[in-house]
Amino acid sequence: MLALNLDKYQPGLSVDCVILGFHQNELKALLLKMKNMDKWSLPGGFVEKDEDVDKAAVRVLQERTGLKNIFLRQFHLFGEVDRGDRGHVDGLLQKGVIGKDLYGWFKQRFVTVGYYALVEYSQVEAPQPDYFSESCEWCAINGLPDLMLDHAGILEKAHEVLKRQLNYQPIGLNLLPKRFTMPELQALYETLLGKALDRRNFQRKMLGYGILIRTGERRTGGAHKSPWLYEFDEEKYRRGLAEGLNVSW
Amino acid sequence: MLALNLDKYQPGLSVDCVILGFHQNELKALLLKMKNMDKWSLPGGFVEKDEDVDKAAVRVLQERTGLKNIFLRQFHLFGEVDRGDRGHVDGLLQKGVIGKDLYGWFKQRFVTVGYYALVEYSQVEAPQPDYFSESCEWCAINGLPDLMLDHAGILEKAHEVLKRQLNYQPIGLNLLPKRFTMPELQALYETLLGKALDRRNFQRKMLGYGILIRTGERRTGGAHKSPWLYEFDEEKYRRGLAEGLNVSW
DNA sequence: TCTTATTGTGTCATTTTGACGCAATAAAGG
DNA sequence: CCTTTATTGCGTCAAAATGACACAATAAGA
Repeated sequence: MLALNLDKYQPGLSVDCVILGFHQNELKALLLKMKNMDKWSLPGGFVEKDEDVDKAAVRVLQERTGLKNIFLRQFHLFGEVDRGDRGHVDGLLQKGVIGKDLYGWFKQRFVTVGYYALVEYSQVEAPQPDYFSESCEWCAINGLPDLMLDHAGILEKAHEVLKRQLNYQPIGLNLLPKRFTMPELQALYETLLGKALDRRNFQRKMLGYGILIRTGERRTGGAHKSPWLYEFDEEKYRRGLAEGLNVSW
Repeated sequence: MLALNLDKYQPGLSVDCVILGFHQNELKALLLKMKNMDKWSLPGGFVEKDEDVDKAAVRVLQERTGLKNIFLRQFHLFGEVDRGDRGHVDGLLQKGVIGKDLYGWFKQRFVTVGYYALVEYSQVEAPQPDYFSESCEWCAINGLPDLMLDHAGILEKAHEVLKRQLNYQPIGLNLLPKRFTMPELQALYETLLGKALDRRNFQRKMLGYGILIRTGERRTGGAHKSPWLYEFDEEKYRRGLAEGLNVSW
């Protein structure tokens, strides 16, 4: 979205991505700071006329993070007529975020498709702001800045969906480095759930899923006993994703 | 959608409802038969410019079934550029389903929001066809007629989502009559899952959820031992919906 | 009254879960 | 160099949930 040729885009339709990473035992989202404003936004974009909506989300993700082949999933369409602040677009114009030429386009009603992406924090080297923003940064989910429109709600919804999915889907691939320790995986779960888990029962349950492979090596350098390094068994991980993990019938 | 004033609608956006009912131990969907064609479609509609997308789905449901206050849930946005048959709209014109005046509107790219609704079969008294269809009927999920565009895929996706949700959400309210027997509830589960369940273990598990109330009465008139009639404890049912049933953490 | 299919209720072995104990580290401090 | 300390690997045990199945109590029809 560098040069904005509005004719290219499908009117009234946008995508917003909740890009989540895990760093220092915190869940973080990649956010954009609007130019000249104390407002932040989710990375988003418009959908080209000859572009699948899913593809548009992939493109947004690619443009901000430089990453391809990321776990990306549509989770909700936000279709309310009033998605927040009535004076929003006027504010953008006033602050010079958009010019008069874009005013009409932005003023129209938009519905937006929410996607969430799980990415490995360290692989995102230089997050790129877009045309309307001055920076692109990781922000901890606890303690978010002021978000524009209904973006806080979108983020909240993504978090909810993810939390629910923890109960019947594996998570961690694409969010943790290729090799990780059991305590690291547990920390991810605890952060997402917002509560502590018993270390020993957690390990038993995770191993029971059969999606982990214990490498022969340990993570050394830590202050205490060196934990084993694990990898995901991608074949079985994928099957877990497709079929579900705690299927009671 | 009786008089079609296209100015009223948000361009490029539609909703489609997978309206499911349960009758004679079969899962059925309410479908529309297109005028003069051997093609069927999901009940759908356009979104008014000042109407929430969710509200549009409610309206469609209301217009076809006459019912309000139904369990209705958005499950996916179908946003591919090519959602099926390229010659579809030309076919509609040729068969007289739409006039020339509507050709342009229909020819544009649409993304559609999929909703599924669970309704009590017997409460839908006279399903109403819309402007483009000649009848509105219940069709068994196994053995569907030929559906237009990607509607078969939409229906399939709804079924998938529902099946998955059986594992962590209660179901039956709005789909079964107010009072029902355990074998009836089990038949619903078996139909959705497409497999047989042990009668006794099923009952134990359902009762364990604590969302059922056993009324003092039995269903009489059957050929054999009269089963107890149950009702849902709506308070607890709703809590089950919100919090999930098989939450492992 | 007897037959037959269906429902209510319960048993039992197995598996899974929740709540802990204890020994083996690995760095840091004295 | 030996002790301290926090962390990890591995295991135990009772309680709860699950899967497989037995048996008695119907209710209509032969």
